[in-house]
Order: sequence, then C-alpha cells, then structure tokens
Amino acid sequence: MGTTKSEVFSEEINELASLFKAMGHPARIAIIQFLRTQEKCICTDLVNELPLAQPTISQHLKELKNVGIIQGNVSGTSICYCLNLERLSEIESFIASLKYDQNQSCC
Amino acid sequence: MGTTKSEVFSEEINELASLFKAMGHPARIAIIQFLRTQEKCICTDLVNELPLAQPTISQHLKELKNVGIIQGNVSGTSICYCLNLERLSEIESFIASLKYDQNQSCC
DNA sequence: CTTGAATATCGTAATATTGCAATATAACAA
DNA sequence: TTGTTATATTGCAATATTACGATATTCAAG
Repeated sequence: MGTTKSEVFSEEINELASLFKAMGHPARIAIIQFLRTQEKCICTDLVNELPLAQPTISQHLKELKNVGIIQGNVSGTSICYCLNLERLSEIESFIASLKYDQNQSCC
Repeated sequence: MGTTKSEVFSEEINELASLFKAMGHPARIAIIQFLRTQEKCICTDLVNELPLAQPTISQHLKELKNVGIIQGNVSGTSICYCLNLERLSEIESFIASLKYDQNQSCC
C-alpha cells in the first residue's frame, strides 16, 4: 500500500483532509507565516528567506496553490502570491464545529 | 531525501506542522468526526464504522494520540477515546492569527 | 489457568513525499 | 538576438506513509 483509501470516504472528508495535509509541512507553514507578515506579496523572497532550494520552494508553493490556500498573480517576470483567507477559514470552521457539538463528559 | 528538513525550522513551526499533518488523512478526519458525534467515547466502534482493518485504525489512533489531538482512557479491556479540544484550538488560533495580520491589498 | 474480547505491535509490500541538480520556460532589457 | 532574472518542470535517490495479515498483549470472566 502507501496509498490512502480515499474512495471509501466522502468527498467532504477527503477535501478537508487534503487541506490539512497541505498545511502539514514545516516549509509550508513557514511560507504561510511569511506571507502573513509581508506587506507586499513575494516570490524569490522566499528562496532568500527559507533554507531550501528554489525548486523545493516552487514545489511547496504549488501544493499550497493546488488546494487553494494561496493564490498567485503573474506580474511581469515574477509572481505575486498571497493567502486565500476564505479557504483557510474552512479549517477554522471545522475545528469550531467540533467544539460546538462536543459533550465534555468522557475520558 | 523523502526526509523533511525539520532542523532548519523553529520548534513552533514544526509543532504546528505536525498537528496539521496528523489531521491530513481522511481516516483521521473521519475518526475525529465520529468522536464528535458520539455520546460515549468509542474504540471497537470505529472498526465497525470505518471500512478499514483494525490494525490500520489502531495506527491512526496512535498518530492522533501522539500529537495530543485525542486522549485515551483505559477502561477494562477497552479504551475510551475523546477529543482534546485545547489542542485542536491551537489550529484554530493559528488560522485566526493569519486573518488578523493580513492586509488584503495584494493579488 | 484458560478463554475470549479489545487493542497494540511487527513485518512487509505498495506507493507517496521530500529535496535538489539539471534543465526548461517565460518575460523583459539592452 | 542575447543575456538576465524569475519561476516551473523533470528525474531521481532517500525516506516516509499507508494498509493489513499475523501475532502479541492485556484484562476480565469463568
């Protein structure tokens, strides 16, 4: 195996899992944190900021973009990336929904 | 490689990433959702509920427990698992912090 | 002690991820 | 066109993850 049995789970669950999975890497958390603090959106700045090679960063950006956590706008030779707060909010809502339903009387 | 270069990132970032990573699998999302809706905490119920073998579920439970997302209390032959809402809140806070700082003027 | 029920662990095959060098592509400037 | 800068893609080696059968382990009941 090594393959996740996604067929047996609902679309909703798979969607959520892929969102979390995209966040589940330190480099990608670092990218998100950097995007948070920057006034302007970046690109090569990340290569200078993070101790990873350019292809590696490009790959991580792609994964974040694939699930819609970040967006990229072409601007000449460079690309302006930024956070997609709506998508990130889905994670927040999910966690919030857990709290709402939970009864605290066990364990 | 195949190995994440965690040494080059801060403790805080690695911690967060491992939390997200633990949530980044449909089976584990399903487990969390099931724990949310149950009145009582479960154990073998998950094996009946999810289309995965017992060792597989046990393994996923272990991963969730390792990062503190769930807790398990031994109760005779069975184990009573439940969500750790405090730990889950850390994810929520992180997302909330992204919203707070974000300037919306790009992309 | 023996049995059975609930979980955990081990071992392993199949597949996925990570990181990067090398290379490609794209846009612009001179 | 040529060079330069910014980013993406390819290919691959090293390692991690997933799933599960087989096998332990742990506890309660008899």
